[in-house]
Amino acid sequence: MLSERRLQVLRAIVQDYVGTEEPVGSKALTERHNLGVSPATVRNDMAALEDEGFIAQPHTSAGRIPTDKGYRLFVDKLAGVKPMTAPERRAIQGFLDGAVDLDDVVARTVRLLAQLTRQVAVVQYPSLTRSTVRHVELLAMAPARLMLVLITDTGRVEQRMVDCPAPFGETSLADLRARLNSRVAGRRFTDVPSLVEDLPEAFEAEDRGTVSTVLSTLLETLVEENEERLMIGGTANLTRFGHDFPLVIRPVLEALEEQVVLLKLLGEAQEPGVTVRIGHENAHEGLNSTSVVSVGYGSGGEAVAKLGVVGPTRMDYPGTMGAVRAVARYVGQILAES
Amino acid sequence: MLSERRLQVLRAIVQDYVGTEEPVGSKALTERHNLGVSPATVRNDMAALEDEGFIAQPHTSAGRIPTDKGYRLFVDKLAGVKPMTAPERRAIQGFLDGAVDLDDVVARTVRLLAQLTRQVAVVQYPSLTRSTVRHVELLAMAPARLMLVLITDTGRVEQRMVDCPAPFGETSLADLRARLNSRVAGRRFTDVPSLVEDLPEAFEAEDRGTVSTVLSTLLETLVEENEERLMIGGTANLTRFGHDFPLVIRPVLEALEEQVVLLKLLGEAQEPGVTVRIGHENAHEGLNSTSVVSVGYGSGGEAVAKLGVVGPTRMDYPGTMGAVRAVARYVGQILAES
DNA sequence: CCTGGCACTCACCGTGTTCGAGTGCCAGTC
DNA sequence: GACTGGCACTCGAACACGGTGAGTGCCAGG
Repeated sequence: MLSERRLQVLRAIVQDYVGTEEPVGSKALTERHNLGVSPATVRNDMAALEDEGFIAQPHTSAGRIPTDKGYRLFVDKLAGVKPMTAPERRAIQGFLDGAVDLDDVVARTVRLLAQLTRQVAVVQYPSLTRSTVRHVELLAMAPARLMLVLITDTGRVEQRMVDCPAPFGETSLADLRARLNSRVAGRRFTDVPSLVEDLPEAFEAEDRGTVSTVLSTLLETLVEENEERLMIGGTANLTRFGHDFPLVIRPVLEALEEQVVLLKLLGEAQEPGVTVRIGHENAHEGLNSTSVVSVGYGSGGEAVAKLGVVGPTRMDYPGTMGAVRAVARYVGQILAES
Repeated sequence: MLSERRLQVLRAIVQDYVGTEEPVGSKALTERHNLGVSPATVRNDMAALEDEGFIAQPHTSAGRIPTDKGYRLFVDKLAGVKPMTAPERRAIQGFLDGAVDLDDVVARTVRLLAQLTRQVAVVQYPSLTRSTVRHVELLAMAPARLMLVLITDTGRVEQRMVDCPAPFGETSLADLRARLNSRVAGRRFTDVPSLVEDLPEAFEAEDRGTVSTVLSTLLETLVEENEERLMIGGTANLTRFGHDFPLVIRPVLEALEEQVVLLKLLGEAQEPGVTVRIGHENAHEGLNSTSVVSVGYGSGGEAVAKLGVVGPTRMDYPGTMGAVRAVARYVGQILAES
């Protein structure tokens, strides 16, 4: 087990390296932090830390930098979450308060997170999985063509075109609309399939084909939209990544464009509280030199989606975690109000 | 006026520089293109071209590179638009054909353009300005709270919450919904205001406040959504920009996040045909080292939106223009079908 | 267990040198 | 007059070289 002081040394190394972006040596450490011991002692501690794999030297006769394992220990044991100051909290709230609709809430959240953390922000749209159906609307576009509009309690709207096997009368349409809504309005997505199962039976034979088509399109939409959408921002902050540019940021940009990758990434975050994935802990190869800080957010007690930031492993973890947590909290409030 | 051969020299310089990314000298030029003259002659021509401001040398004793003005001449007079090959056209069509809804069309278009040109692609959502209203839907969320859903003929859906000054009955709601649709369905956005002006008068005094509120929200939505949305992709291609990374790509990334900037950029493209803005021709400062190739697209004869790519001034103009034009054409077809 | 001292390593920086691609100019040729 | 070959010149890129200093590991002594 590592002694108390060695942990302090590790903490100091992480803090200094995050600040200066340069390998930190024993002398500089003793000068900037009053550890109460000499550089030589620190050197011994550093050697021990290196044996354990918490730090490494880029080359002989250079200072040490933390490894992924070192950051992990730092995050888990050595640092807390830095709370936002009162002015910061006010700024967050003020910035989010002006949002007019769901898109706007998400857009503002992304910008805010990116600015606050000076990193790349990723915000998932509130999930449909736990959402309920607020309303289903059916519109006749043409005799044998309908538009299906699904509205959720989080304010999200999805639409699909439906090509009917046979023309569908206006009265049948009104009938279907009414029956559909009386069954599914207010219900959870997951409950919908069993609730509409027997609906075609209530209709004349000639309309059943169309009803079935509409229903299967509806179910499809419910499933499909569980592949959630997300918004990203602050990619310009990638330029502050390091010096060895193209090689590092290329795969990151590529990963960021693959929504599937990002969704999986956010999906891995476990409840509750802020989750941090450091460097190689990220499954996706392109993100091996980045850390992902994410957290769930939601309007009520339940989290309906996640948000987070992607940045270099060399990041200010306490501050980032604090910002992410604070933003999630306020977005939750905003969603609850609307 | 420049002689025929000097123009050929300029063309050769542009082509070589685009290919090699390195300043091109007189000797290399005569070797790669059979101009029928010696390097010395080419040198004289180059000196003339430099005097006119079409090419420049990064430093003394280096080859020449084209200036913005040089590219401009190249695009205007020396090169055409390179048409897509048949297989390429088939690939484009195949890729776009699978789209299920408007979002998907736009998303696929972005990916396609980015892949084809190996640059950053920008696609504007079909504009509402020239669109017509397909349907307006009103839903009661709470006694004094409505949701307004607007559906356009391009398949776009927008929703807004409306807080009513007074509770609004179910019958009044149905009445308003019916009257509203009979007036505005199929009409152009721009015509809507005058069409609904006198609508409150048809209602009881107690409901008029709510009706007015709904109407003003509707009009607001129409206007607001003219601030169009867009989608970008292929940012990873920015890494192939040049060697002096961070400085160049930072402002580009920033500009790309400012939708307003991009919309203005696309807006500047004039009909008809492909528009090319080179380097400093772009108003936005961050894009001074990029060129923008854009074109309008639309379902019918009219262009309803624009799309384009952003890349280094050192780009393959004929190829890029060809790809942009071809994609726009096929997207137009897809939109017309749906 | 901590400390001061010491020898060692090695990236970094500035200098100097060479190399060669590319240039401008000029005199000569068709 | 236009083109060409030749020539001197410029200057960035690449490489070699040595000095500097931060940082290290190790060891003997408190």
